[in-house]
Amino acid sequence: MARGFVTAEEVARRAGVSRSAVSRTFTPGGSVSKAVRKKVLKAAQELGYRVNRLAQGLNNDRSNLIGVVGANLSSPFISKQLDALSLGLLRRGSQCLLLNAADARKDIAPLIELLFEFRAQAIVVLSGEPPASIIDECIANGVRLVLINQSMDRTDTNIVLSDDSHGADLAALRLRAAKCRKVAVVTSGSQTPAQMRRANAFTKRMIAEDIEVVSWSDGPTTYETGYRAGCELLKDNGIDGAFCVTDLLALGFLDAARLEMNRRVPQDLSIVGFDDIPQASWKSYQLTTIAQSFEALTEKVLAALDSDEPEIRLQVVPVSMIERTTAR
Amino acid sequence: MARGFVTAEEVARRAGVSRSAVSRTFTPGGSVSKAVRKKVLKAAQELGYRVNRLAQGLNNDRSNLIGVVGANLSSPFISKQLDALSLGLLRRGSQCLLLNAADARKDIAPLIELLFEFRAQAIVVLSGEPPASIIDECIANGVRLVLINQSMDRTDTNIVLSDDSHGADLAALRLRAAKCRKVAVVTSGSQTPAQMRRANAFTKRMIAEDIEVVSWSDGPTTYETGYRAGCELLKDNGIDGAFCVTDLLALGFLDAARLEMNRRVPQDLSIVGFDDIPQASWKSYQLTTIAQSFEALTEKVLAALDSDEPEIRLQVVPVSMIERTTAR
DNA sequence: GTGAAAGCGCTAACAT
DNA sequence: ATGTTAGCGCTTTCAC
Repeated sequence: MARGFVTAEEVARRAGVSRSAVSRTFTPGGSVSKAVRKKVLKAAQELGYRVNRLAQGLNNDRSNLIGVVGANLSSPFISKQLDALSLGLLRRGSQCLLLNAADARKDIAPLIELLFEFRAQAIVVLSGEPPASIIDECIANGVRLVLINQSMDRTDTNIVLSDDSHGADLAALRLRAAKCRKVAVVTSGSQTPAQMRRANAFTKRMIAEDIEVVSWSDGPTTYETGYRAGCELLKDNGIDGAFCVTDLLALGFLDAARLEMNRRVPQDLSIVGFDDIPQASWKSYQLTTIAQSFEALTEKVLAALDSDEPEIRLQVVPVSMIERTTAR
Repeated sequence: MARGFVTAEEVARRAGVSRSAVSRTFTPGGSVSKAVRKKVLKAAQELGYRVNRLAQGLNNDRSNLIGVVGANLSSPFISKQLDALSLGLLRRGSQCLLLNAADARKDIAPLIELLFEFRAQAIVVLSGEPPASIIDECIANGVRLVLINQSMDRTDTNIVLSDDSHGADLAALRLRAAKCRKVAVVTSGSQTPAQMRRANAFTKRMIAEDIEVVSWSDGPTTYETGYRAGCELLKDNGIDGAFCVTDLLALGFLDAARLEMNRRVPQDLSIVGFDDIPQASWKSYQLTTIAQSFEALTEKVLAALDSDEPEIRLQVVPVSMIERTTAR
C-alpha cells in the first residue's frame, strides 16, 4: 500500500519555493507571480499533487460538505429529488455527503450527528423528522438545516415544501368535476406529514362539497400497497373516485382497478395521484396527477443554503394539475 | 453565525484532564481508566462535543469517506443500486461522498480527481469509464477503485458486473423457445459496455441459431426511447420477438407494441428485458426479464472494498431469468 | 493510566 | 510577491 499523496511541502521543495507559495497557487485569490505559479504548477503536475481538502477544511472550518439524509432512496420521487439535488450541489461547488436512513422514523438523528462530526456546512433532510434537540444543535453550531416536504411545525429551521393542501384541493375539485359521489383517499401507513396534509385537505374539501369520503391507510408507500388498497376498497361498488396521495400508490390502485376489479377508468372510476413521477406519464397509465416541481424544490433548497443573512424559513413551492386520462 | 463546535481541548479543561485523555476516550482502543472516561463523557455531553472527523482523518490519513460517482441517479436501476450501496457503506461504518455526473461520458474524470482531494479511501463508479490515467493514480495512491457494470478491459482495477453474456444468452434461448423467427435487439445510443455485451452476445447466439436479428440503437436509455424503438421497428410485420437490453427500454417497447402498434404480447410478439427493475413486475407489464441482483452486486462491491491483501479483480455476479408474461 | 509534545497538511497573518 | 510562523483539532509516541 503506497499510502501517501504528495504534500504541498514536497511540491514546494521541487519547485524551489516556500510551501505557502504552493498554497497560494491553489487558492483562488492567492497573490503569486506568474513565474512562481508556473513553477509550482509544473512541479505539482509532475508529482501528481492533490490539495488535501480535509486539511484545508480543518483550517478555515469549512468542510465544503453538505450532508444529505433520506430514506427510500430508490423510490421514484426521492431518487428524482436526490438526482436534482446532488447535481445542484455539485454545480454550486459543494459536495454531497449522503447518508441513507434505513428507517426514516428512527435512524435520522444519529445520522445527523454523524454529519456534525464531519462538520457538514449544512444538512438537507429528504425524509424523516429530526428531533428538536438536533435542530437546536444545528442552530447552536451554525449548521443550516433544510427540511424538504416535512412538517411545517418548527419555525426555527428552513422548510421547503410543495403546496400539498392546494394540490389536494385541486384533486378534490377535479373529482367533483368528474361527478364522483363517493371517493376514497388512500395513504400509506407511514403517515408522513406531506401525506397527512394532502389527505386532510382533500377530506376537508370533500366534506364541504358534501361528497362522501372513505379513508384507507396501511403499509409502506409502494405500488403494492396501492394495489392492495384498490383490491380492498373496490369491493365497494359505490366508490367512483380515488385520490391517492402518492403516484406510486395511484399506479398500484389503477392497476388493481382495471386488472383485478374490472373497473373502467375513467368511465367507472376516476383516479388522481400526486407527485408526477416519471411512470405516471407512461402510456399504460397516463395518470392524472398533481405535479411537484423537482427543479423548483431543488432551487429553493439551494437558495436556503446560499442566503447568508436573513434566514429563509418557509418556502412553499406551487404545484400544478397534470391532466391526463384517469379522471373523467 | 455562532461558528464553532466545542473542541477536545475545552472538554479536557472542563473534565480536568489532559486533551489526550479526551482523545483516548473517543478512540475505540484507547486505554483510559473508568473514572476518567466517565468524567470526560460527562463533560463532553454537557458541552455538546462532537469529534471532528476531518481532523481525525488528517492525522491517520483515512477520511472514512467512500467516493461514489454515477450518472442518471434517478433511473430505476441506478437508484436501486445507489440505495443498496449507500446503505451497505453506512453499515460498514463508512460514509458515502456522492458525486453526480451530469454526463457519464465526460464528467467522470474531474469528479474522481475531486474525490482524491477529499482523500476518499475508495471510489465506486456506477456509470462511466474512468480514463487510464485516473486508474493509475488510484493505484499509485492506494485508493481502491471499483467499477460496477462497466467494461472488462482493464485488469488493474476491481470490476464487479452481472453476467451480461449469459443473461443475453438466456434471453436468446427464451426467444427461440417462443418460436420467434425474426427478432429485434434494441439498445440505447449510449453504447455502454454492459449494453454492448448484452447485444453482442444475444446477436451472436441468434445467428448461431439461424434466427434473423435486426438491431436498433438510438437515444438515451429511457422509456421513451424504447417506445420509439417499438413504433419504428414494428412497422415491420415480420418481427415477432424483441430483446431490449434494459427494462426501461423494454417497458417502452411493450407499450408501443400494445398501445400503438396493435400487437398482442405475447401472442404476436415476445419481449424480454434485462435488469428486473421494480416496474417490470407491475401488473400492467409483467415483463419477462433477466434479473440482476442488486444485493449480490452490492455485496461484491463491499467485498472488494474490504479485502485487504489479495486484490480482487473481476467478480461476475450470476443473473437469472424471471419468467413472467411477455414471452410466449 | 496519564500528560507533554510532536506532527498530520494546510492556510493566514505577519513580516520583509 | 514571497517566506516565516503560528495555528486548525486531532492522534500518537514517549516518558513517567
